[in-house]
Amino acid sequence: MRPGPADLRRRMGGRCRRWTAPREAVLGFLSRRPGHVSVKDIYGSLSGACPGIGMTTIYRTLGLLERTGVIQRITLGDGQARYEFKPADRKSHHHHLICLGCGKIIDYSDFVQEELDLVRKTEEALARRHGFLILDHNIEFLGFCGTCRARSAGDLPRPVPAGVRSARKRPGNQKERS
Amino acid sequence: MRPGPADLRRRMGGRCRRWTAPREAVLGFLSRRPGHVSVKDIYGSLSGACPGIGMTTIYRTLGLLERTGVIQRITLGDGQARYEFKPADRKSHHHHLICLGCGKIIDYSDFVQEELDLVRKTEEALARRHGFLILDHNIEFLGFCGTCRARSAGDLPRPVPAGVRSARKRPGNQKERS
DNA sequence: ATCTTATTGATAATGATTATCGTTATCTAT
DNA sequence: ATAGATAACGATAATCATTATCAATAAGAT
Ligand SMILES: [Mn+2]
Ligand SMILES: [Mn+2]
Ligand SMILES: [Zn+2]
Ligand SMILES: [Zn+2]
Repeated sequence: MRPGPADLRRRMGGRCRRWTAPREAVLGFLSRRPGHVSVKDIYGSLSGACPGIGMTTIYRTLGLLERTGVIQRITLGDGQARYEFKPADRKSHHHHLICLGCGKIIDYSDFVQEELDLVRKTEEALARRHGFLILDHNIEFLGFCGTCRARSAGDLPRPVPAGVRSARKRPGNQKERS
Repeated sequence: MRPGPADLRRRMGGRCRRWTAPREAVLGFLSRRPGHVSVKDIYGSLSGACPGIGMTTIYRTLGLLERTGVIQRITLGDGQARYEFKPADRKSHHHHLICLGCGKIIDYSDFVQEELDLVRKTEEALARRHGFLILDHNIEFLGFCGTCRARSAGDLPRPVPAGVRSARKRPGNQKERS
């Protein structure tokens, strides 16, 4: 069962002086939409719950929630932050597969249970050795996608294919996300 | 022994069409200053090696080097990217342990057996599922170091988790983190 | 109901990164 | 060595996410 308004507010404890509609709306939205949500996602989805809410308020509220520890901010490196409601169990987490040839990024989340166990063990070992409290991780694999692999015939992009000079424009661009 | 100009250029292979002074300067600087370097660090340190170099060229070169796999980009979430040279030898391979409180980054290479298994198995699965040729990976764990953990031991209104995101708020004294 | 002031939101400002575009200089082929 | 094609450069303007201001609003206490 998902937490109701009263639960959410209670979870904020005494960390804020006034509980307002915008705060209720932002936290409520995040709590019922787990995943990696951008500020624009939130802004675009709050016309019903809190009409007229401003971007500034969303940013401020996210900061508050993050400091309180109710949500977590994740930076993918694409220039905009994502936020995620922090329940006890981790869900809807994904890693990245990045093509060095065309820059395409694939989000994959079909983990094996085995993989999750291994991550946990690593976390424990690191916590023990370095005295860290580990909260999250980022994992990305780099390589070449099928298209780029076929184009370069097993080799990495050559400067000039030794004869052809017109073709060979770099396809897609490096900031996609799927 | 650190790599000389010829080594650096060779390592770029045929992945760029022309080898220029700015590229030599940027890659050379990164190769002899291992660590986690910001764009401004590079810009400010290249007056000798390449006078008059422009920010634009630095950004473009860093993109090229990253796509080639010679350097690695690290996004702390404080609004500016950091870069790190990746030595050619396998021995110096390491992962990152990042403190969300003070921004400190720990390079660790004392992997547990589970971590090596995780990497190998995941690579196989991803190659099969998505048709990728996987060449490398970046793994980072996020959390709080011992110092920061002790500091935030209290549970009441902490005005600031003092960290990565507020680093920009103090334009006066930019403390170098490493 | 009144008062205090925490919070809001329209707006301007900041700062990192990217797009333009005319100029420069690297590389290849004479 | 020379010349030509054009990859790469760099000054500048443009984007884009995030912050700072500040007058107006409304939550919570009395
Ligand atoms: Mn993830
Ligand atoms: Mn490192
Ligand atoms: Zn590709
Ligand atoms: Zn710390």
